[in-house]
Amino acid sequence: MTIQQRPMRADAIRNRAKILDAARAEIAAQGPDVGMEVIAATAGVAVGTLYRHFPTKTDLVGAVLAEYVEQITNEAEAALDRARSGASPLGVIVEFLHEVIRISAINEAAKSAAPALGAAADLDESRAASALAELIEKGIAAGQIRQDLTVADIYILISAAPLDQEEPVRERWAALVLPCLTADAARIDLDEVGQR
Amino acid sequence: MTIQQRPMRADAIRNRAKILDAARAEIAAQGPDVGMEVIAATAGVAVGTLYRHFPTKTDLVGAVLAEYVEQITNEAEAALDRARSGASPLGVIVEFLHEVIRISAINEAAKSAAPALGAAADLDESRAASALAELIEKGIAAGQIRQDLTVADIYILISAAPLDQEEPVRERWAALVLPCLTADAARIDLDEVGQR
Amino acid sequence: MTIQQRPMRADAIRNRAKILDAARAEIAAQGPDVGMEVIAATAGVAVGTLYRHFPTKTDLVGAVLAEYVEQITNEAEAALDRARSGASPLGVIVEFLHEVIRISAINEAAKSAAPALGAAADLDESRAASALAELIEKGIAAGQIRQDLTVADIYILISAAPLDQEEPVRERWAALVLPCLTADAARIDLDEVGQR
Amino acid sequence: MTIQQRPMRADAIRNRAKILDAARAEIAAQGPDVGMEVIAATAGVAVGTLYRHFPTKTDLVGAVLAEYVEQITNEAEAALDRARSGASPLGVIVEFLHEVIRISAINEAAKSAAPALGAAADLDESRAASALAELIEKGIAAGQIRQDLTVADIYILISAAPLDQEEPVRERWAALVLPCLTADAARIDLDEVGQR
DNA sequence: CATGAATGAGCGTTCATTCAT
DNA sequence: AATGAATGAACGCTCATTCAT
Repeated sequence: MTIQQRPMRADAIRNRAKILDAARAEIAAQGPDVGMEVIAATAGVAVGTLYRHFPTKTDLVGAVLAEYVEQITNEAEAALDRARSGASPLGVIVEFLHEVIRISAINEAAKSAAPALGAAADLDESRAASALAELIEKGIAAGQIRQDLTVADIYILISAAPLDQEEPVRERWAALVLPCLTADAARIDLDEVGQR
Repeated sequence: MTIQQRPMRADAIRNRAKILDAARAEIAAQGPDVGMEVIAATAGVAVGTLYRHFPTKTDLVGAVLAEYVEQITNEAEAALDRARSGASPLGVIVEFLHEVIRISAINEAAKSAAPALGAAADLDESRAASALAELIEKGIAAGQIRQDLTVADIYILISAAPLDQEEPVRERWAALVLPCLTADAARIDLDEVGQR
Repeated sequence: MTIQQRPMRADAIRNRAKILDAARAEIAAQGPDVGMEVIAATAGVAVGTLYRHFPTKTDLVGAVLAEYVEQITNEAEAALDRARSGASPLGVIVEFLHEVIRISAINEAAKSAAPALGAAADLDESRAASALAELIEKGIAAGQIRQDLTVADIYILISAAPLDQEEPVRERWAALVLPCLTADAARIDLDEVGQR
Repeated sequence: MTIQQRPMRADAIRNRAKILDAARAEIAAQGPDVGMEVIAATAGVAVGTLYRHFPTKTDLVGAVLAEYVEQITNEAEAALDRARSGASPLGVIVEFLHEVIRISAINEAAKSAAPALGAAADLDESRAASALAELIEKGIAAGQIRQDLTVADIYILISAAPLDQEEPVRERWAALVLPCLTADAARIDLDEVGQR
């Protein structure tokens, strides 16, 4: 991902990083409609430089998203490593989801911009998916995680987290929703409870 | 919100309705960046007329959102009525949330447009809030709903529903998340489960 | 060509004309790469107005060209009328070509811009073509015009006139080239002359 | 024009040639608006190198034009040589013009780009002019060429050739126009023919 | 009042040219 | 020298909003 055909010049690498930082920050701050000039100015470069690195706005947003996907993937793999080292699968998954929410909040704007621009943040088929699959398997084996839970479910929950909200709201959301992942939660029957 | 200072002329009322319909439809279909001219054309009026009714785009989106809030409110009050008539509070709340997800999906585009435009869909302080408060109270009294559940929690869940996803995804989300509202869910302790 | 679905507003008609005038003048003066803003400024309107009348630069150049084609067509038909009224076909054709050169010089820049922009100035199939065909026929019948002359030949000569040159140059060109249309010219054999 | 103050380094000469080749090819293929980067890429050098040899685009186009002028000049002098060796002056001039049309067609794009860029392809005062002058003189002396023909006339015809057209069109143009150079053509009086 | 033409700031993008490496 | 990254003015075009008809 960071490997180039020919090694980039040091200043070009620096500029690329500055641009990505600026894009992430400005898109998060002002929404996906920030002008390219604004991003360039924030990065301290001229528009032309921005366009040399990212030929279209879609490419730029895509790159921000790719970084985000990369982070999630890293978190997933780190979580799997911890589980393999003996940590509780459920605990690890919960930690992972907390971390994902934290990371995602920052990228919220980029994520919402993506569809409109045709850029896609596909986690599927990725390393993240296989790490999560193994994590879930371990959790089910340990009797902690509900047996019907899938990687897709995790994605549903992530994509539905209230990322645009303040931290306390996100915490409360996690407190309400995360127990749903457990084997215990699977035993709750809404209809039956409704009769009581 | 729909009350005017002076009674509007019949055709003006009709135009306002046509414009709102067009706005809802076009924003849902094409996203929040549809041009005002497109909305006007769909409504069968000229831009000038559109601007007479809604001085800025923000106002128009705000009105679409207000309609949506109105719908939610109606659903909440209808739900409360059913509960007052003896229906299970939990069942009624679950039905309400399903209905809200259905309605919200349609308005998803408008909702996502709102922040960028400075329009807000505030449910707080509304009739919806008091209806929901009473519903939750009844559910807690019946031992069905977790005791710490608040109206704010309901708003958190609604605002975090995966509205931009296909129906089956929304169903799965509901199946995972709604049990979290129950008193049984409140008894799940993630840390404790993690030790097992 | 100037007929609209609904009658345009008086000021819109005036603006359209001002824009076409400005476009013709600026393209002629500065070449086809004049900015749209420059043309708009010359016309005394804002760019938006220009774009309301001509959605793309291609359309604008196309319209300038269409005017030009219209003028040529009118000249051709006027020439035919004179010939039908008894004027010498050759004389009429020569006058027509002189007039065309005069008109074309003004539109030279637009013509050269056209291909690059994908706009086409097609004279073929037009009223001009049939008028010219009849003119040539009359000239041949009168023994004035070379028997193998076609409408295509006229177009070749027109498209090859040194329009970007000063008036005296264009006059000299006409003096050199126009005799070639005559029956007498057809009798000149370059090879035979070369032997003398 | 190709002479340098100090002898260029061998690779510099090679680069200059590669750049000119690329410029000629790209301008012919894509029109005069090809980017400098494209030309540089085609030449296999970086833009910086291109700019070392040709400080502005105008200079580059001017150089392409100069090459073209050089070719024409060579043709003119070769033609004169043939006439001096006893070939028919008219035949030689006709051949020369055919050759010029062939060469010019290739450089058409460069030529049309020139005015917009302020580069000029001046044939006047050149060796070509004196060669042509002598050729015309010989032709007049032989009674083949019209007595009032000047070098300027040749330039007018060249500059008015339909170079942007397909080969058959150019052939037909030559067939129509070249006889005009003859002494016989000078005897055609349009007015008189018009009376017949 | 409705209409729709006019406005003009702003956008994404390009490209001749400069300059650090 | 050669390289290619950086510059930034300019371009074609859009669209929320205003205003003459």
